[in-house]
Amino acid sequence: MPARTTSKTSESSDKVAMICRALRRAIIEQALEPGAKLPEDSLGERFGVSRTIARHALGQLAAEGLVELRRNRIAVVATPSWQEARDAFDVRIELERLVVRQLAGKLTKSQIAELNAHVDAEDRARDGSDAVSIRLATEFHILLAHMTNSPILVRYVSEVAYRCCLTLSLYSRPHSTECAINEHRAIIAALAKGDSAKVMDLMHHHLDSVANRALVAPAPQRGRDLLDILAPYAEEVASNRVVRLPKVARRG
Amino acid sequence: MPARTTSKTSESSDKVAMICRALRRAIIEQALEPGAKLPEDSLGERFGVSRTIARHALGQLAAEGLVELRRNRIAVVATPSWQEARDAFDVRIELERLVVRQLAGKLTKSQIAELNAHVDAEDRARDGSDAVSIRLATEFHILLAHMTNSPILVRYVSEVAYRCCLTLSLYSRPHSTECAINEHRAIIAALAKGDSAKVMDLMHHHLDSVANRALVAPAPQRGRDLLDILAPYAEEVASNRVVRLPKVARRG
DNA sequence: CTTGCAAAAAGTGCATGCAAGCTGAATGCC
DNA sequence: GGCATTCAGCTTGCATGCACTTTTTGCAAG
Repeated sequence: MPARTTSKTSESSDKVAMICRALRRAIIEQALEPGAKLPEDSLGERFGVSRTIARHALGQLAAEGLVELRRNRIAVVATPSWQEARDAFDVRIELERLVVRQLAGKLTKSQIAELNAHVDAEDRARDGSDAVSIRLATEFHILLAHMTNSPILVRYVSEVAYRCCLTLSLYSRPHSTECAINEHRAIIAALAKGDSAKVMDLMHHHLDSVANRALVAPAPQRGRDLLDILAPYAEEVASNRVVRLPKVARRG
Repeated sequence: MPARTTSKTSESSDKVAMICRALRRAIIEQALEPGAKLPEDSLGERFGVSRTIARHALGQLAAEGLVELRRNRIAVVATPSWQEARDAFDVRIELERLVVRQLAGKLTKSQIAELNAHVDAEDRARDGSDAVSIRLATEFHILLAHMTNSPILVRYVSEVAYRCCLTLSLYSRPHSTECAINEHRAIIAALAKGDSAKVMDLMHHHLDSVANRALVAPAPQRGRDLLDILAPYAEEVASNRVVRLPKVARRG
């Protein structure tokens, strides 16, 4: 049994990884909306690193499909087309069916407890901001993927889940978290019971319904101040490591 | 209908993309075996760019799981464990089943002709080096993925196919290309006929048999001179544009 | 008021330089 | 002779600088 390989395949150096994480969270929580500009300098300034690092981070994120990198142009948060969104969900369904197939009946008690705890957290977050709810819902799926002990699966599920999240922020709206939470509970129950076919079906329909809720409603507004948006994320980075930002560089 | 988006999501700048392509090919053709060292300077020197670019390329490749990046250490071609290899094939099977499911009965005549032409090329390459055969076999699957017009699918299938290739060079041996070619033909036929279930099964068993052939035989030798190995690939880059392989990279 | 254009500003593309960390081999000690 | 130690060199980590491209600004003509 291999211990959990912490999938450090990518994201080599600490700083790059940290910026990636911060930006991913900013994107997933819709603090950075699709199309938001991500200039290397501002990023570097905000996170207390040079453009080199910011650039590298953007490269990684681009490889994950979360940001778009056009030559000589400012990087922007990716704006997946409707078709790409649908494709992402299709891929995601297959991948997560694989996840639960591998997991059915093989979870330890403590893992089941961990999953339940996570859904409890989702439940508690229902009153809070949508952003946190969405993030937790996504992280539930990533948590499942982790339990397969398959780094590849973890990476792909994470990526595609993040991209789907991005999609939701584009095409979906108010987001009824309630049923999603119940579906998560049902999945855990079926996993514990070891009913492979059932849990694959549950996961399939769960994701399908999430996807189908995202078929209407064009895009909302966009474009706030990047520096402000990133402030909390930069602070988090600062607490984790070096890098304190003395003052906020305001633009025009 | 979206035109084929050339999946330039990642690989931003020309030079980085070119080095990535070159290295991928070198890896896929087993010119670079798992564990081979990839120092930034040597890469940069060989490809005529600075370390910055080489470094960025290595980052991309690491994100794809083809190379391993350890902090302050020379990057090496990834050496997937047996378990990771199995996981990769599991993921690959699901993804490619999705590919053929989407494609069944939807291919144009010219697409079918393109596929047949590719398999013909595989056939012709049977006498040549193993390296080319393996590359062509892999590219058949990538070609299929392209025809879905789903950038996500293209990216994931490509990645996982490359990784499986890497695996084969580690754990598999002489590689009987013959049956693989026949299986490719069978898949094309089933796709043309539009028999979705059949083609999914064919693909499943095809990949499964490839995977199962890779269960014995420990690793061969390793370690030649990086500069020599990369020579043909660097020349290709120097020619500034895409991609004809002037001569076959020989092994041993 | 709108349109076209030129020049400045902003931003990226890439190379290079310096500091820090790892590797490996020669050296000294037991 | 075997083993720990240290020191030189390679190699990476990262920031900065310069050239080039894109975008915006400013201004004049229609």
